[in-house]
Formats: sequence, structure tokens, C-alpha cells
Amino acid sequence: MVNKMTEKNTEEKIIAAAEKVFIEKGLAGARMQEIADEAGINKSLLHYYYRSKELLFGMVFRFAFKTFAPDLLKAFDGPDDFFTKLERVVATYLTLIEKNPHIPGFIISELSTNPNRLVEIIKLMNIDIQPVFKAIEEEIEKKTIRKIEPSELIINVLGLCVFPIIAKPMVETIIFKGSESDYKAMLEKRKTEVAHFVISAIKIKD
Amino acid sequence: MVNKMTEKNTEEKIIAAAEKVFIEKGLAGARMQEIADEAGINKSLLHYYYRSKELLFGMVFRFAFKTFAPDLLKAFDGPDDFFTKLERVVATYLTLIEKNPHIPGFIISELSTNPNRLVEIIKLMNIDIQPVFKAIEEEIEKKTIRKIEPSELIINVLGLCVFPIIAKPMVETIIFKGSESDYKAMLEKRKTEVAHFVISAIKIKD
DNA sequence: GTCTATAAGGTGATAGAC
DNA sequence: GTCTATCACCTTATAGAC
Repeated sequence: MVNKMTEKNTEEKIIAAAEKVFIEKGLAGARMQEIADEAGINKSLLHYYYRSKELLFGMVFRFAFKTFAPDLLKAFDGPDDFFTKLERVVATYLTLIEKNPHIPGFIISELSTNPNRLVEIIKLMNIDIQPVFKAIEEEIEKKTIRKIEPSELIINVLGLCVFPIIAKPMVETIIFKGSESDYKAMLEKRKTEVAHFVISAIKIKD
Repeated sequence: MVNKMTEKNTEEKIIAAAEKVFIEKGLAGARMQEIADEAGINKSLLHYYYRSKELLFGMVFRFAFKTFAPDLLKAFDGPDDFFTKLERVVATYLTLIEKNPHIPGFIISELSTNPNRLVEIIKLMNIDIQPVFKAIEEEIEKKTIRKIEPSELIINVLGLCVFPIIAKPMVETIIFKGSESDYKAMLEKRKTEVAHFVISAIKIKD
């Protein structure tokens, strides 16, 4: 505890640098030299701490995955009614993504080139979406929402949150004619509008 | 016209091989040697036809982009009513994606690492979504659909179509417990369900 | 722990024979 | 047009001094 809190030791510097470079360039596009430069250290020190590029990448990937997977499920706990929870989930998730906009694309992209990376992680984290399935089925039974496959609803909410972020260049260029401020305004608006859209699609009014 | 139609000349073999390898591995991950092997030719012949890896990649990227961008807009023409058109757009687009499932992720992924690749393509193709904007605004005026930002509706439809495809490993593993047949059944169902979901969210009943 | 130097193999690209 | 041989450089990884 001699260092000030803002100072990082070498290991932390490496992790921070690796996150930045891997998430930006991907596994194949990243260079160990660039990570070393970013961390302000020598290249061979990377191999002293983490034996290989693959191992270093593994750490970054697992960290990135953990950052995004569980928060979404946790947000579905609590005593509130289903629609309130849905609104909270979307707002929370979109805020989280907004702060780390490159992570969803990074995960999806690296998972496509190497799908079996996911299997080990799933075991490691034991993610379980059954509670969310159950919550949706209960609402259908209570007739607060129309009959819909829980998996479909989950995929729709995820897609509506994630797509505008990972497709930023296309959305910004084609739909907003290159205006980044319009793009950002759209993201901000979606924090309430996505839930609004989904609720319009499933809510049964009485 | 001496060759049978199933036979490919060298240039076609190169393009086919380059598509396969680039779309699977990305620009950084692809190897010229692998493309040559895939095409059944020598590596230096690649450079004879296309001067560099970057130029070869450019051809593949533009081809991939053209395959996916315009069909979506064309499908919005026609004399049918808005909801019928929406159903047709979604079904057409999802069928197209189903046949080339790796292309959307490829485009999005490569666009993230190099956004200015899009600028030249846009000029080359002059994509214009204004007609779709206008069609949506007309429906709002006619009060067949509720007030909604046209950009929001377009983004939602795109996201609902594209997300389950590009996030396949995650969706299949976490939501369908690794069952590919369940995953495929979901995709098939979405050809009607996505439009159904969207229409539920925006249609004004009278 | 951190550095310099260098190995060992890959990678895009070219020269030149046929 | 197509091949073999090869260059020049890059990239990961290790050896060894401090």
C-alpha cells in the first residue's frame, strides 16, 4: 500500500494495455509489441508475466465476458413488476454498454472465429438463464403479457440493445448520414425507448 | 464457352477461395497461403491477379456488402400495404442471411476495425434509405402505426434480424443449451415472428 | 523484475524460368 | 498464366545480462 491508488503495478499495466489492444484489434490483429508500448514496458516482460499471446488473450476475453454476461441476469431480480424490471434491465445494460462500447463486438467477433472458447467459460461461470425464462412464463400465465416463447423475447431484447452498438459504423453512416451526435442521441433515447417498444409488443391491456 | 458451367477459371476460383477464407478469418486472420490452397493454386498467382492482400480483401468486402445492403431496400418497394411489405422484407432478409450466415458478422467486424472502408463503398453504391423513412412517416400520418422515429424502427428491424445470426455461438450455447437444431428452429420461426413482434409494437388497432 | 539481443519461424510480395 | 525459389520483413518467443 505504498503506491498511490492511481498508480498501477506492471501486471495491472499489462492487463489494461492488453484489454485496449485486443478489444480494438482482435486476437489476430493485435501485436504483442503494441501491447508492450501501450503498457510502457518491454515486450519480453509480457512473456514473463503471461507465457504466450494466447494466454494473455484468454485473460482479457474472460474479463470482457464476465463484465457483460452476469449484470444482465442480476438486473432481473427484485420485487418490482415485470415491466419495471424490463425497463431497468434495458437502461442498466445500455448504460453499461455505452461505457464499454467495443466489448460486445469483441466478444461476438472472437466467439465466431473460435466458438469453443465459450464452453470453458460457461463452465467457469455457470450462467443460468432459467430464472428469466421462468419470470417470463409466469407473466404469460398471469396474462399480463401475450403468449411468446421466452427465448424469443430474450433474444429480441438483447438484439435491440446490442445491435446499434456493434453496427455503429453502418448505423451512423447510412442512417444518420455520418452525424455522430445524432447517433449518440439515438443511443441515449434507446435507454427508455427499447423497453417501451418491447412492452408495446407484448403487454396485454385490460 | 468451352468450359462446362460448373468449371471455374482461375480468377473465379481465387474469388471463391478469398471469400471463404476472409469471411471466416477476417482480414488480419486470413493467410494468403490458405487462400491459395483453398483455390488449389500457387500463392504467387494470387499476386498476379490481385496485387496485394489488401486489394483482394477489398473485392471480397465490396461483394459481401453489396449482397446484403440493397436487397433490404428494394424489398420495401411495391404496391402492398405497409405491414405486408414489412413481413416480406423480414422474411426475404432472413432467408438471405440464412444462406450466407457469416456475412453480416464479417461486415460488422471489419467495419469496426476500419470504419472508413464504408465511406468509399457508400459513394460507389449510393445507398439511400430516404424512401423507407418516407414510407414510415406516411404510415404515421395515416395513423396505421403509432408515432415512432423512422430511424428507430429501421434499427429495431435490422437488429431483430441480424443479432441472432451474428451472436449464434452465444445464443446457441446459453439460450439453447448447445442444441443446434433448437437454434435453427428459432431462426426459421423468426421469419414470421420478427414481423409479428414489430407489428404488435407499432400497429394502431381501430 | 526488467532489460537487450537474438533465435526460429511465419508472411506478403517479387524475380525469373517455363 | 503458372510455377519454383527467394527476399525482406515481421512476429512470437526465449536466453542471458543486470
